[in-house]
Amino acid sequence: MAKSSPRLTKMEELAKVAGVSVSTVSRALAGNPLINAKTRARIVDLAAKHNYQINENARNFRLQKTNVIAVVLMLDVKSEQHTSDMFFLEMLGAIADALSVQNYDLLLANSPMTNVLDIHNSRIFRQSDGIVFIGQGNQHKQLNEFSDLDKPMVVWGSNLPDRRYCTVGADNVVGGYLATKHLLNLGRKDIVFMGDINMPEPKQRFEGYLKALKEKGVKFDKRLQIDVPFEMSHASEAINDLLQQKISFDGAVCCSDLIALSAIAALTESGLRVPEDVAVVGYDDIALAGYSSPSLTTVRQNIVQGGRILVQKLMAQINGDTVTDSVLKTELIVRRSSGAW
Amino acid sequence: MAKSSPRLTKMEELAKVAGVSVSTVSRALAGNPLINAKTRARIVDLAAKHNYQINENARNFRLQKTNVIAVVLMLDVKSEQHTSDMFFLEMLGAIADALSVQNYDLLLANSPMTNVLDIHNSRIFRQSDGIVFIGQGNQHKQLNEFSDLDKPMVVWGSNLPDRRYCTVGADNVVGGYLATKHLLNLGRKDIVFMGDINMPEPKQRFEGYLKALKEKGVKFDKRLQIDVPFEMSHASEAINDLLQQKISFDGAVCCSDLIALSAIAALTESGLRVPEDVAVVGYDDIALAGYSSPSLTTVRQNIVQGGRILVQKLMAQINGDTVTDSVLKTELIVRRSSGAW
DNA sequence: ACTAAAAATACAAACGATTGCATTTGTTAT
DNA sequence: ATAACAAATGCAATCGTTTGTATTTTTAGT
Repeated sequence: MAKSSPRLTKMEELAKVAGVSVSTVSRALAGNPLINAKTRARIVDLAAKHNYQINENARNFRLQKTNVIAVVLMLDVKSEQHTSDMFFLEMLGAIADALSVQNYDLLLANSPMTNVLDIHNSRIFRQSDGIVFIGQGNQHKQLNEFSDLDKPMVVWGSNLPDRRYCTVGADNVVGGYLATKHLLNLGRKDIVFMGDINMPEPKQRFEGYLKALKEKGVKFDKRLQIDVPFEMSHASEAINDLLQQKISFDGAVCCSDLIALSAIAALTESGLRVPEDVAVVGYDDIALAGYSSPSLTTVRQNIVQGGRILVQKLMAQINGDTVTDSVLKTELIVRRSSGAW
Repeated sequence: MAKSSPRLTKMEELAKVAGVSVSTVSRALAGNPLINAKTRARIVDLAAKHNYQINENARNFRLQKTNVIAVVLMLDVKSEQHTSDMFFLEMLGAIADALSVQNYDLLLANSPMTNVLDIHNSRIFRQSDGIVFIGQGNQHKQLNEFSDLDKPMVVWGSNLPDRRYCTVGADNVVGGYLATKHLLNLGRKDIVFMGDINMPEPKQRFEGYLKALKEKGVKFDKRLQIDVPFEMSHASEAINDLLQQKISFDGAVCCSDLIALSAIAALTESGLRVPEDVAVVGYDDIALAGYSSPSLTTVRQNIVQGGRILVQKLMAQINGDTVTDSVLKTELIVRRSSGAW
């Protein structure tokens, strides 16, 4: 092992020890074919040996790019609690992983976005090469306008009509369908749908729900659809309401695992057994789902795959390609307890 | 309103319309007192009117700084599941908020860190002005070495002996003490402690647990301390083990809310009532805690305050100040159900 | 009015990389 | 050996700021 030399911080220094010009070093490290293979190898070795690390600041400045992509969590502004926080974190992790493979970093935009268009004048916009929106909130229209700014962007969410931006998302219609059908196959007839159908994703899941009912010839009772906002407390309340009104039901399709868990808690508290009296299906398959008791039957969105595809689509756009939407397969995870067996 | 002029992208252009030199513009925008107040005001107005935004890339390059701080989640590499994911996300949010006030951005380092020292050669290191480590994992020694690199850093965690880095954390001893004392005051005697005391924070909580027992003259039964790794499934298993071994207990202090919830599920499943038969106290006060049923009595760490202080300490270091550790107050949130009343 | 000092502004050199173009070196065919 | 061409390398401008120093303008004191 060579003695650890003082760390080289500039190309100029590396060029000197290599006995070549700065431009040659630059090209060599960039793998530019103009440079003789042997020279390139020598320079690369020297760089490693002297622990030279390129100054990304200078590089980005020169190239007018950032090597950073921003992630905007489209948290619902109204609610303090955030949907399925776990979902966000897992997605964040998946995206960060996919990005690091591409040598990109992740910039987190956290401030609740009243209006997506505000981003235009924020550092999020200027200091990133592209933006990933996680969720659409209720800002479909603003996202459309935003896409006119020609900033590379991609949205995790549902493929709403008339969208002008690229989306990647799970198949919510199928998800709702699978969950509902599962319960129907178990002989349940009065199935509650818990989710705010004013939001894009729950709306599509609800479509799937209706489709499954129709297929089985089960009539839809509209008292069984409940606009649960994403705060979980409301899920318990909603269940209690139903019970109080003596509206009977024997199944529940919930738009997140947290809602499901909250519903289960409320049911159990009222002396009902899950799944004997009421079978419940969740959505997301967050870690908690498998470990809770009763363990939760749920619809899984492949988050890791989702993150990877989001990044891939974004990179394509950054490289000037046009991209198409992507709908991920969605699957039902049947566990023994909550959703019956 | 003036007609929206074409957006100015360089100081040079702004200087031209203002009829001054670039350096004057630079100083004016920076609030440098060398510039006449009237001139400054005029330039600032013009900048706003022409929608001029400074090129941060150029600025950072020139100033040799990034205006970014990196956050490293010290996830346990061994376990797939991550402690209290919610805790991480909430902390992440709190830090991002605190940073955005200072006009800093947050870079997320997600890759599981086998060895913190690897960061030295990563972009995380070079592309940030400072680093926040969330948690210590079991890398206390490496963190100490890392601190010798003189990179501004701050660690959320416990104030371990011989540390050479700045920590901010909740008072884990007090937390464990409060939780235990609460149960003792309710007349419980056989209290399980669920948490891996090989990890820094659970270890300190365990100290508090012992202290509370001692104060009340309750003898510690070491079969009641269980090294629950952070996967929740183990919490259920651990409870079932205890039950099977006929080791009786009437209370449980858990090192995270998720562990607590998992324990409650296992207990309920075994036909035990919570809190009548076994009172349970959690840790963290994640959102789920309040909404679950039975709602969870838990020890709250003030995450928002924690994030703010972490950022504040880091900024101080970046400005060359030396900083001291900070221990946040920790409080017990008593809810009616799980932990008795 | 004139000078000295203070205040305000302009000039120009960095910061560290990339890249079009000029130049040198190497190869091949005559 | 030399022309002609290709391959490899070097030169120098450039990206948009900041800031030490030089210069101009203003102010004040006589």
